[in-house]
Amino acid sequence: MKLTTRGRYAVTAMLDLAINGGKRPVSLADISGRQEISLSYLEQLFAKLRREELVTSARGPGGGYRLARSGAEIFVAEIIDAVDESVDVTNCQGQGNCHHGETCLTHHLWEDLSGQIHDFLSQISLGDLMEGRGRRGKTHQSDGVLQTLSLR
Amino acid sequence: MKLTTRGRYAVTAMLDLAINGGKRPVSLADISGRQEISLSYLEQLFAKLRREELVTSARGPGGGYRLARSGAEIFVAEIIDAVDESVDVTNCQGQGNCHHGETCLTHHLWEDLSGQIHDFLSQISLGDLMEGRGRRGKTHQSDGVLQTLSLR
DNA sequence: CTTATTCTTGACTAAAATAGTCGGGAATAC
DNA sequence: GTATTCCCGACTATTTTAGTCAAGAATAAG
Repeated sequence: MKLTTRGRYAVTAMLDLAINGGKRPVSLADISGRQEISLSYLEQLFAKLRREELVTSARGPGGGYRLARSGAEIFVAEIIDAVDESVDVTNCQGQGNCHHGETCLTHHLWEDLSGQIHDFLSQISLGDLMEGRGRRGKTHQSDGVLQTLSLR
Repeated sequence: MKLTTRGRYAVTAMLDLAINGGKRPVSLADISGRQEISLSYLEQLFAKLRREELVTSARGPGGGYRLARSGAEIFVAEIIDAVDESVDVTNCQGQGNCHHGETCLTHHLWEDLSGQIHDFLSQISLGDLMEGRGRRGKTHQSDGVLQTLSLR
């Protein structure tokens, strides 16, 4: 898992789709106008989102994209994974090039952190974002390191 | 806060320093050899680490770097902040260019996530990493989203 | 059937960030 | 003195990110 601005763009665009997509599909031109993201760049992102079956498309006039599932069933982590195709290879993955174990220590630190972030974002759906809630359910785990996400 | 490979390099190097630095300072050439990070790149990183007072330096033969404090008092978040100088400007920070509120929703999502990651890494010290523990103290918050970090 | 709309695809370019290089210094232990 | 090591700035290469362009295919609507 990788967190870049590309992931941000994708989530923003998907959220726009969730909000503005009712009966009719939403064209990328519309999203581009509202969110000020270049149309061609959106095309690249949506090609990936479609391959991962997060959206469906309809060509022709009045066409555009729809969420493949309801907003409540699409999670932020899925969107980011779809566009960021993280390879995330660290030097010492199974190889013997970590001389004293230090490299492996940090390798696993990042690997684990990355997993934790992934878990976290796997709990936030587009529906949650629309409703202004950060996390769904479980609002009383207040003493964990990650508390309820507040959206201001 | 930004998570890049540069931060990984810095943490790895600092951990090397924590492990191999006893009475004598550790030269960058040594770290470079052990961790396979280019010497000149290490120099750049340590210039920043020194400015942030995470390490102290000694010139001349037998010189090198030492941790400025004990490993138990240096946290991963500090190291990453020192080398990554995150600016992290999103388009809609106070500006009125978010038309329907969507942009701001995601903006705060990232801002908050970033803060949570920061908090998390603020609890992990070099000492913890040396001892193979991911988190210090508090090992029984097992049902939070971020559980005890396991280092394999 | 024609046309405008919209997705689909691939190749290409530009800008930024990351990683690494180089060369010349200054301090200092031996 | 001299070798070692930090110190510093500028420079280069590579990769990633962001954005452009052009051609084409599907299709709704007139």
